Amino acid sequence: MPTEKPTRSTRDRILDAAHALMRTIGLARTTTKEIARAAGFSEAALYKHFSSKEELFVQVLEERLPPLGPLLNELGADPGDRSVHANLAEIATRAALFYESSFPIAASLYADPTLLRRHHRATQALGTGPRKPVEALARYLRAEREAGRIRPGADPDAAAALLLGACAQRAFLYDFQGGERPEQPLDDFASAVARTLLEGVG
Amino acid sequence: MPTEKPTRSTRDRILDAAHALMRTIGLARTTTKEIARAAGFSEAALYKHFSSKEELFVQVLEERLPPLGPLLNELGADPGDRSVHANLAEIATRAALFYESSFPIAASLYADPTLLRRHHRATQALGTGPRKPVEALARYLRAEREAGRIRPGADPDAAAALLLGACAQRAFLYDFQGGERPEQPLDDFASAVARTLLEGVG
DNA sequence: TGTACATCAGTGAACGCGCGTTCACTGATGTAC
DNA sequence: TGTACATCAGTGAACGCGCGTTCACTGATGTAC
Repeated sequence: MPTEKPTRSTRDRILDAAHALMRTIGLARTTTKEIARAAGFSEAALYKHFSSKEELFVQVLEERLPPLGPLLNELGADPGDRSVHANLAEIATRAALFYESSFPIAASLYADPTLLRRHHRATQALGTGPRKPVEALARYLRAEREAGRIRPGADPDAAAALLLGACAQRAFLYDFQGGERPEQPLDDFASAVARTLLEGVG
Repeated sequence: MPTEKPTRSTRDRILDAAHALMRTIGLARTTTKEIARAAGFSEAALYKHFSSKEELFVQVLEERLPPLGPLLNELGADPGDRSVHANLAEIATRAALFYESSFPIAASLYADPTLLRRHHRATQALGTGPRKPVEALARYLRAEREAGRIRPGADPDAAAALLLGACAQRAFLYDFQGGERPEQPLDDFASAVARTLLEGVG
């Protein structure tokens, strides 16, 4: 019988603690001392698993930020039998939740361009990155267009930029005002932007 | 004759230096020593004009971030005689440029929630903030709807969220990839999203 | 089973450094008479 | 105009603190025979 792993590894606990702190007190105040305290280890323990604090941060970004790719790839591959509006509203809902959970950390990288660039390179190497959701949604829309469920003249890239941009901006504004809930419920928001994107305003 | 001011004041030069550093090396690496060096004064001089480094940052945010309100308020007040598409494309262009110039700094605030909250309160007191552009654009769209230039059933709030969200996300993605120019020229982007928003994809 | 040794995750305490901040000061400018 | 003093922007040098990091170590676990 192979060795069981009944408890999370030290490494995992350190990553979890760092991730939680980055979300709550922010990148700037997430010190090695705080991470160690939250994880229940000594500061020295961090250096058994990561060569530096920056390396630890990079690993948090790589291993703890939620993956959106899979979700949207599904939709891109299979238009399904629901209405386009229902599909778009669901995409908007999921995207908004995704951005809400990853935005504060992603945004905080702009405080340290060195770290931002390292993360950018790492995501590139992994074939992911913030552009992927937009590309996946554009792919889905192209499939719908070929299936004749949206206008032949529709621009999938512009539409994808609009829909996901609205979701990302919602997350930005939501976090900006210190976590006060937005007045508009998420489902209403998702349905409204999906409908407006479909029908147009003109 | 009142005293001339042939050169920028020390205070202004400090704010300019801090602003430039925040844009280039990032909030995290913008230290009092670097600000003083860039401004051409001693570190002690900073404390003649600002009570602390955090206070200095808050003032940079209040006095150096570009104002978008005026621009959009104009459009909100006067629909003008150009086509709705031309108006929306111009708004998108200006908004994209605005976000490009302010996004890196705004985003970096997420690294320090204390600073973010202070800035949020300050903008609220000033009656500005990142929500204003969206509100102004929604107002403009309402005016166009009353003028009969867009559909009676159109949703101005959703449309505003879509258009400005796309512009903000473009800035985010642009900066994320370390300043590599986006493949799509700004004018093309602005025209495409304006058109898609007007015509819809359905 | 017992003994001797190797390995290795994790620690307590210390390290040097760079940070934000303060202090006593200088020297230029203004003001009173 | 000259002298004495006040004001005030800006400085050089130092301060203490908290940071990231390292070090010699401990004690538990595994392995050889």
